Amino acid sequence: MLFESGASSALLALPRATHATLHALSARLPDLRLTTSEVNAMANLADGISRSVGDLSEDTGIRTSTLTGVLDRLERRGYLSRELDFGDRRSIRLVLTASGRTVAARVRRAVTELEAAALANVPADHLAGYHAVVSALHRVC
Amino acid sequence: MLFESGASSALLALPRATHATLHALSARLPDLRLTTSEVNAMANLADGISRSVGDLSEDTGIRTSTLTGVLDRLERRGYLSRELDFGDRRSIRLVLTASGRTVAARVRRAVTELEAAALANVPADHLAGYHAVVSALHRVC
DNA sequence: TATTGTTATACTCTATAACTATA
DNA sequence: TATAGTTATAGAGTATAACAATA
Repeated sequence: MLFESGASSALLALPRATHATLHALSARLPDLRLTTSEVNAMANLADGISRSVGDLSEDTGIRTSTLTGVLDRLERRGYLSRELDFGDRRSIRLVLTASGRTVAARVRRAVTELEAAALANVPADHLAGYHAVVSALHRVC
Repeated sequence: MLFESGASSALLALPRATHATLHALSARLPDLRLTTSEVNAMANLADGISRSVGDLSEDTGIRTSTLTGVLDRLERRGYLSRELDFGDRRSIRLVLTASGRTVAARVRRAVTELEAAALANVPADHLAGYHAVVSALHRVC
């Protein structure tokens, strides 16, 4: 039994686009020398809201055991600090430093610019459909 | 300057959903013991159309230097063969074997089932919007 | 007992560039 | 001179399970 081309699968379109976009972002900020995972983490942290490792894992799709290494590098560069969570002392709060906020803002701006360029001629209802489908795919997993 | 939450970015939603869906697929087929990249490759090869390494790289978003290793493992398992392309002898054609077709069909069926479950209550125009946005994001990179 | 985050191991993926063969 | 695919290396990401501290 054969199946139709992968190109038409909503699910298989995800990794294609993910690889391309994260790579493009990393390449747009060559002086920052961030890997795709570091770009992903910084872009999500850019909202300035402190969060736990588990929360960032859900935001980024990066496993916590992988995040440990990613966060180690970002911390070593002085972009973030791990602070105690006094509400739950098993947990920690990830907080951007001043230079981390600067870097995160650049990353986030690159994300915004890339999106704006890509979606310039895409109508709003298409974007709404997009978010509905991505959420649905994510939710079922 | 702070940015809105990553949750609302079309671009940042991609890696989140990609990790979740590929991982769910791999976990749904535990006896196959395929990595997410192997799942990605097999799902794309499942249409039975032979293609070059470069083509599969574009289909999957996996770099050709990474694909070499992925294809080595799939070939070693007897799922595919590398055949000469007589039209361009620098290139090769990736062709599924009989057992490779069986495995690819299972992978593709899992993809289809997951998609069907996720998108059961998603209207067709949302799906059209989704494909338009994913393509636009991919194209700009 | 369950959860948060880290550690450990072995394996897989990535970036980059060099390399072979062919075009 | 350019392209298809492989190789090589070092570093980054993954699965998995064990672990300490806390809940």
